[in-house]
Amino acid sequence: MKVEFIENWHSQFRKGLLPMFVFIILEKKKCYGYELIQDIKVEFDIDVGEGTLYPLLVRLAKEGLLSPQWEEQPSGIPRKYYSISSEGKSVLASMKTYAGSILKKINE
Amino acid sequence: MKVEFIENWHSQFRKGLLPMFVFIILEKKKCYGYELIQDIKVEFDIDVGEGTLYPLLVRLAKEGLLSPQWEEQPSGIPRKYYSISSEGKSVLASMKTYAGSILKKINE
DNA sequence: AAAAATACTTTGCTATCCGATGTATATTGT
DNA sequence: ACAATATACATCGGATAGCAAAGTATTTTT
Repeated sequence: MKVEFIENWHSQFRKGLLPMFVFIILEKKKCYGYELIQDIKVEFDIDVGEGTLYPLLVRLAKEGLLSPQWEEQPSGIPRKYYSISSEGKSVLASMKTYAGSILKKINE
Repeated sequence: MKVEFIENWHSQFRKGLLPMFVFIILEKKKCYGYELIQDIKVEFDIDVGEGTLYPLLVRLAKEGLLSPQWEEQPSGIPRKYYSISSEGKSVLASMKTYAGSILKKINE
């Protein structure tokens, strides 16, 4: 039953949703990339590759929507924490409104 | 307020939704491309370019999800009507389920 | 007769996902 | 002790698909 098509569609759908998922999680708490990959899996049941997420975080930071900050660990590899900026918050709000209005129409 | 970013995001978001919009409309009645562009505008308030929709219809037909059929008109240019196949219907059902689950999570 | 609307197609540009590969450190198993 | 795995970040190339623009052709409107 067109499993390939559906899988590809999921990937396309993610393209639009991923930034929103990132914002939603970062609204609750700041995270580092590796952590986000796991959180997205738990919260949204979606497997995001590192080659997808890291460049996305860099893009969002470049846009001023996320604020990155390196943090040395008492033990282990340093982590690059991201928190959502005030501009990121307003973007998220507008995303939620738009996505909500569209997705509602689907269920009508 | 990052209008560019939001607009680009809208486009990315649509990428995932567009096939679903097409299926939803074709579930009610068969349509030709030019008509679909207008219906999508009315139903979902989204402007789809011809360069977006026509290749999409060809792809969906190639996947066996839509059935195309040329129809000569008593007057005017011939139209290529598309109707949703049974396989297309089951794909749409799985899309709706997935999109619905995502919408729920956004609103939590 | 010119312009606009209808109707489909193709081309080039761009964004972004994703698997693979690379770098480096820390922890766990045997 | 040492190999394997986990943690953590980054980059590259191939593939997908939206979108503006340009192309073809017919019909309707001005």
